Amino acid sequence: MKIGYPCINQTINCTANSTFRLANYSQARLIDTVTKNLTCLQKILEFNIQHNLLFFRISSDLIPFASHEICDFDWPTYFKPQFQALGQLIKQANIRISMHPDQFVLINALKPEIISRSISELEYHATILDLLELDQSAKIQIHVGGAYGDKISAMQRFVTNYQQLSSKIKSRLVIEHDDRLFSLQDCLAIHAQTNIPVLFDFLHHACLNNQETVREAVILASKTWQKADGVLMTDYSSQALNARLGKHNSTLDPIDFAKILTATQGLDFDIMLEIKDKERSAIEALKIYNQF
DNA sequence: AGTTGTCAAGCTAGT
DNA sequence: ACTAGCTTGACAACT
Repeated sequence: MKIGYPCINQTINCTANSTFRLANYSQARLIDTVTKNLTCLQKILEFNIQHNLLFFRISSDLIPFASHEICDFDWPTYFKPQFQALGQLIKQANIRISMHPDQFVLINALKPEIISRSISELEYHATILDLLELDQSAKIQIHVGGAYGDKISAMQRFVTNYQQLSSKIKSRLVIEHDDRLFSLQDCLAIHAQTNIPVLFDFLHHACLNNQETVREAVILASKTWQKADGVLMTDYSSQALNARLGKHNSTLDPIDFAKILTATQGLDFDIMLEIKDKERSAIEALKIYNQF
């Protein structure tokens, strides 16, 4: 099991998700920002290797405005050497990589322009993983999307639109069930029609489920991952106390985490700690895991 | 130097 | 009808 955290490291003073305002866009600004981001990404990865955190989510902001029409700069060619070097580092240390485009990526949208913008954004994410020369186990996770008042149609639209995606995207795309709309079972139904792997989220499952136990759910999700996809990816957070259902905790709850480990003992998966204090909780989680 | 409104993009649920 | 929340974090204009 590999343990990791998403996008941001709070220990080292370096971020790989610097951006700027669209109004200030220029090629020089883009090159400057991306150079900084790639340098910091390397430092973060080196930190992770030192601490044996071998699962990492790369920020979608690595290349600001990459999928926006304003960007006509051939950044993949320009930064190819840097990406290759980073890819080497990742592969040598055997780090698992994921990316998570934000809520604007909806391949089941009703408006064609939202779908086409979403595809551009997915293309951008896939390009990063391709430039790193990572195999098909490096994934891009999205949710099923909106329900638009008709869940069944929304799921069907996902299936139809998914089938039209390029293999560059399809080979990396996975779906994650969410905490109020599309359950694990909904995602499994989509998997049955598309073969898309299903990423498992412990907190979402606690919020919305069909009475499977955690262990049963992890096994079901695992089966959607083929050998080339790598082992199941999971997201983990615990419920914040006295907050809205689904709200992430600000620091690791060691008791809850140990409970999850007990429930899933003997199963193989990678786990991403979606917790506010990032690498601190990931390091803590690794300690608990090593005592198991 | 510190504070704070705002940022490319969308949907849902609660008010 | 409006807006907080979603991985919210970071930019940039203003004190």
